[in-house]
Amino acid sequence: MLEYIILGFLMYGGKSGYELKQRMTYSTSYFFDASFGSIYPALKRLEQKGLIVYRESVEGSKYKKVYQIQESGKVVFLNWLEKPIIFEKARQDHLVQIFFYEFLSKEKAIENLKMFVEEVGSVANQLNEQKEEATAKHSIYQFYYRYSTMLYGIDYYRFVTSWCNELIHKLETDPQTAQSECFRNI
Amino acid sequence: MLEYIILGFLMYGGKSGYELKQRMTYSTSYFFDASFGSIYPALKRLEQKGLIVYRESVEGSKYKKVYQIQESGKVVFLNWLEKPIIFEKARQDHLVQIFFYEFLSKEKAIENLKMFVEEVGSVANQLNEQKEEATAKHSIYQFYYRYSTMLYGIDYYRFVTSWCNELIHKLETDPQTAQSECFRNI
DNA sequence: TAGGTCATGTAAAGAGTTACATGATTTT
DNA sequence: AAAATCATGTAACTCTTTACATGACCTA
Repeated sequence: MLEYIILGFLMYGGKSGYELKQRMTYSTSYFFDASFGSIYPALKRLEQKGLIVYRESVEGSKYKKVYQIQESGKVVFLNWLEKPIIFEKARQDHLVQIFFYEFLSKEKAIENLKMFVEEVGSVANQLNEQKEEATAKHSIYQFYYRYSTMLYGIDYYRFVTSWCNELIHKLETDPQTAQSECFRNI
Repeated sequence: MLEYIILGFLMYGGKSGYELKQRMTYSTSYFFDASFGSIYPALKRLEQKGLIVYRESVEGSKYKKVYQIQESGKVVFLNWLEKPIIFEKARQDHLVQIFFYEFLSKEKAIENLKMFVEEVGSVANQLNEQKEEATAKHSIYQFYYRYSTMLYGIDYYRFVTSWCNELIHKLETDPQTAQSECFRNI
């Protein structure tokens, strides 16, 4: 997957490993991210396969390896791109704890859920700012799909937040405890 | 993470590795799943740490290792459970391709998006059926949190579907192509 | 009797992160 | 002068899946 994303970013022009990381952090990190420890070896592999080449750029005393996509790389990338989109059940780590929350006291459950909503909110704000910026800078028609994925991210955060708030609300208003017998017996 | 989930399932009573896998497939696979290849070694580790014990059950000629959670295991589990919920940016693999769809023809893009909506729909149906079943069998108050996470799953699928449909609609009605110059030049 | 399910397990491979190592340049 | 950023890379580790190996039982 990572190799295809790198090829994708290189479709817009030559980039160094460091720049690729920046681009990912900025524009895809809410649905895909990678560390330097995986980006640099991936570039090496792509180069060994002949899908990309690099030229060493020295500006002043700044050294860089700028990678360029080759025709063969474009073919591989476009071939991957047109394949059916597979729906992988994505891990939603936050649900794992909540799934077992009947073993937690209602008060603690509400406390943790509220903290979580805060956290999601701050991550959402970052993306919202990026969206404002993107809307100001570019025509959204020019980067239609990238803009759409950004909206996906924003709406996804909104969805998680409102699901949590609804759960909190129900816990606070419902008299029933939603707490396990098992827990009370400990 | 896996070890905590196993402990969580064992909070409801003794289970074998095989049964744990079944439970996961049935009740958590839309946000967390694991293979036998990770479940069995995890059970071994938990046993070595003394958090669980097993007794060998032989019914007829059916051999089973039934694992039981220990007091120490309960402590470790409840300790983990009350920790703040961390919001990890989850990989949404399907967005990766769509992010680069400006390099695909509009027709192919629409075709793939429609296929994807179908796929999400069929996964959603499975969960919907489970929800119906669960609602009929249990009091939703008894398993409040588990019921809520199920609703999360269903609504998440609905969210993905409607986001896709909106994108398809815009592509079909908008005259602007949303296709990269770069692509047209190839 | 063949295929499906029940049941446990291991070995190899894959994909990734974290931590470290290095060194220049830029900002505070 | 110290801290942050730019820039590349490796090694160890973690977590996981896939594929294989084994064997019993059940059903069409």
